[in-house]
Amino acid sequence: MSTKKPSSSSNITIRDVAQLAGVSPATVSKVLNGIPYVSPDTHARVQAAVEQLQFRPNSIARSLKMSRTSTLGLITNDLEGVFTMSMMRGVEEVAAEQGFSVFLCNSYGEPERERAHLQVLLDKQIDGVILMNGFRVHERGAPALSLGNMPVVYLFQYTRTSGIPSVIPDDFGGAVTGTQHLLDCGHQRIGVINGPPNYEATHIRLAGYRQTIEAAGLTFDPALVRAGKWYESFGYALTNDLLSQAEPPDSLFCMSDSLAVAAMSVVRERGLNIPRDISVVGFDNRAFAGHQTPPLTTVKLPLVEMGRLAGELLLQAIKAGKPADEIYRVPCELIQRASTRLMASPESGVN
Amino acid sequence: MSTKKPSSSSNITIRDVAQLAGVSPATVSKVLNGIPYVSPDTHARVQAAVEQLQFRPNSIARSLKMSRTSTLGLITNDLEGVFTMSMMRGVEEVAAEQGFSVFLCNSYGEPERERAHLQVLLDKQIDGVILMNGFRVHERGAPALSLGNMPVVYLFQYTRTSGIPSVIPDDFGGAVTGTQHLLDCGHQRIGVINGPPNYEATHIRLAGYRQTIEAAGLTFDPALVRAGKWYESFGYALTNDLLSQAEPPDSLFCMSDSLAVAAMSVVRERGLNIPRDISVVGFDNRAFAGHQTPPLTTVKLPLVEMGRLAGELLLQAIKAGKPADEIYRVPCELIQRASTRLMASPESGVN
DNA sequence: CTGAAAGCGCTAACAA
DNA sequence: TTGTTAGCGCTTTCAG
Repeated sequence: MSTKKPSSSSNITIRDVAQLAGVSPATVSKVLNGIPYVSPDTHARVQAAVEQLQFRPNSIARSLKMSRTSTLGLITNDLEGVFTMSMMRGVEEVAAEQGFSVFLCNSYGEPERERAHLQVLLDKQIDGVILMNGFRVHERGAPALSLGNMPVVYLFQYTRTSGIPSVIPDDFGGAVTGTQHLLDCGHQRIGVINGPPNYEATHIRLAGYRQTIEAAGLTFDPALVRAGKWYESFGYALTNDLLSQAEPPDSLFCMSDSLAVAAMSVVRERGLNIPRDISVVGFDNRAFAGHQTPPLTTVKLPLVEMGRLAGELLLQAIKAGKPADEIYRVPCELIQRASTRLMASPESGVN
Repeated sequence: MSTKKPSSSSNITIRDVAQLAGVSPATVSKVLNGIPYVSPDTHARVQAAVEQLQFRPNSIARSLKMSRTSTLGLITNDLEGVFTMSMMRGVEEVAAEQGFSVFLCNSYGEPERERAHLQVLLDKQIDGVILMNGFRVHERGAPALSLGNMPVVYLFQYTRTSGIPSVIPDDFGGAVTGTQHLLDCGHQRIGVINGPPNYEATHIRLAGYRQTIEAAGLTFDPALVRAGKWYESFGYALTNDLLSQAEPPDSLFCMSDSLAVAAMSVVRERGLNIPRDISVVGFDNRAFAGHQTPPLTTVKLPLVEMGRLAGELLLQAIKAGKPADEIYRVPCELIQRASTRLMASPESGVN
């Protein structure tokens, strides 16, 4: 009894092609791999044979010989994280473009699982691996398993000590962009609804906000800032609180779209119009941002782009040697919708 | 010049182990694969050598020999679909449990890309593949490429003609559950906010609703039903319209959580209390459902479970031969939260 | 320009 | 119980 299951891919090998074309297997291999010094004539005969037999080279055999698998690993700590999918899409996209497949692994944030997955991936001879955080930019140490000289890239997390290239969003720049936009709209008292203190983004975005308003000659006023958690249910109280003070803000920069949705709802309940009476800017550019009434202006987290960059860095490392082990900060673009209104510039405005 | 890049996994082979243990490679292979008839003594020596050398078998070589890769393919038409992640998690979970890795591929719904991915996966000798729809249960035809006898499972999509096992949610049963719950709460006029007609779920869920109220002796009233699209922005007008009629419904069954969120907001704006004045039930059990005020009672789409089942069916087919090519409908459970209130049963109630 | 030969690391008869 | 042998399907010197 043969234990070999009938492979679904046809069982024709390079020898069959060689035989049909009347050449040696070595020659077939050469035309398959585009190695020069093959006469046009043989080249054509081989190609015809390949065609006729519908031959597909067995990439396992090739991998065994070459020690390359054209395969990447992608390990995430949270497969259901809010930001996971888009980054994954970016990674998958570049990988597919360059003929690579990607293994998907979920570590649930447990080092032991990360180790186990890395071990399997190492056994399967993948060419490189991306370690991705699904919901929070964070500094972390080395991979849970020593990877020898296999290329690694960190995504949505970073390290300063392990010599691993890292791709993260430019939260600071994003906050600057959002704040500047509100400033450009003519606002002077920009309120902030922020996330929890155990997220780096919370602090970095606030810093970006602060620097921008100060650069505009305004004074940073802690009374305009509230912080809680990222999701909607926290936005209601925070916004109500912020708007209840004597000198309420004239605009709101919410550091997540979920918070912005809550904020808009509170603003509406108070009988104010967005953007006439008050502008609202979000952060993230989640799918629902464009479906709000009015559609939410927001600072976009460049997730797909980040995934792509991580993939590109990894492939580059695989093909050409280690890329600079820097921290790559991808810019966050402002997505302008209807929850803010650009005022006429002073020069062109009505006097 | 060697083109062989220094493999990150150590280069020790089964021969090194054999040598150190003073046995033949074949013997090492036997203990590695748990084949009996190896003396306890040699077994121990081999294991010691494996340990000492930190030996890890090269799974590429093993795959070449055995024509099995312990690898699955997962192709989705929408990597960023709302339901994609959870199903993926289920698949990844069972795969990892059984020592399989999964290749992730995005076809963007284009047959040409599906074909290309399948081709690559076939070349890489995967053991089986799951074709998953990321956002909509739909009937579809055969895979874009003939897969020979490689096992396939459809997930969140199905076929009646291609002999492929399919896993989908029991939308009908879910609608029955949700409706029955509202009935149990004592409601008599259950309004429905539904999705667009080009989704099968729209019709199936409505049918489930209808059958349930009719089974309870009530008459199906089209005036209680509204339909638009799945997402929030459509929920406002639909709900307002529904509540504005002469005899408004006493409860709302929204066929998506997004619609339910909109409905709740409208209800609140009209000064009604949930659940005192009106109950609201959603569908899907999205992450945000539990964060609403009040937390939303909803019918859960069993996405992780479906992913797991699809994975299990596939692995079973790989290991033991094709499973019955049926359509597996996974039940939708009611997640009871605070937007509905179970009334005391008639018997035990105050007279 | 082409082919013969060796071997990637492993498993599976078959013999001993 | 163990070892010898013969490949899996491919690539790559190296000789012709």
